[in-house]
Amino acid sequence: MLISEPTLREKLEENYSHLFESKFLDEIIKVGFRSSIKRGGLLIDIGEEMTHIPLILSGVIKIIRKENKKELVLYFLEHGDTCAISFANCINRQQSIFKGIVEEDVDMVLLPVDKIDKWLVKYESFRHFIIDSYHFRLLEMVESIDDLAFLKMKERLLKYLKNIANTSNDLNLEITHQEVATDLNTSRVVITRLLKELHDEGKIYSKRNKIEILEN
DNA sequence: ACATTAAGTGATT
DNA sequence: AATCACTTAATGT
Repeated sequence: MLISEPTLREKLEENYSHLFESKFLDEIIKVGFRSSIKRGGLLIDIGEEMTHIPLILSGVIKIIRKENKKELVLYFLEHGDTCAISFANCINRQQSIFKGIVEEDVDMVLLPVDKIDKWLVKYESFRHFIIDSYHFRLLEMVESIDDLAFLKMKERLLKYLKNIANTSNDLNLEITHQEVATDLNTSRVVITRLLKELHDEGKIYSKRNKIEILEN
């Protein structure tokens, strides 16, 4: 996709103009690569090195922690977000500690590492953006830990489902019990039973490959 | 019609 | 809440 495509500036302005001055947007457009990944695609895997920092224009990315075959979903990234962890990874040439899977077709601009250092000094807005991103991700991470420690699986499940519904702006989720189980690092049987309970309580409606959120 | 994949369930730990 | 073992239902070829 060409960087000069007219929609790029519009999309950038739509998501980042309240953060970045137009002079900075010009630079982003000049050196950034427009890129897109389809649902199911891999943005980054654990152990890989990142060479670019993504600014997400649309779509959703699922951030996962993985430890010997077991997985746990930590949070989702959407338009206006960036992968905060990638900054440190880029600057220090460190390997990613997360896996990023595309949950909904992603459209993004990739910023090359070598520009990042200069921009951090040159643009206060960018500096603040990075620090804010880090802060927000830290809060999300703490929330994940809290959920893990203090919530029962049924509560975690409902929260997880609502979270997806929110980020994707759709109360109808196309997802299997197995996928949910994998994301929450539990077994399919457990999810099936809890979904049935939530269904009977009128909080959701579920059938094969489909879960609808009925309450907010 | 048959095979495959998704979901439901009782019993046990 | 996890695991096993099995059944039933939905879907693809």
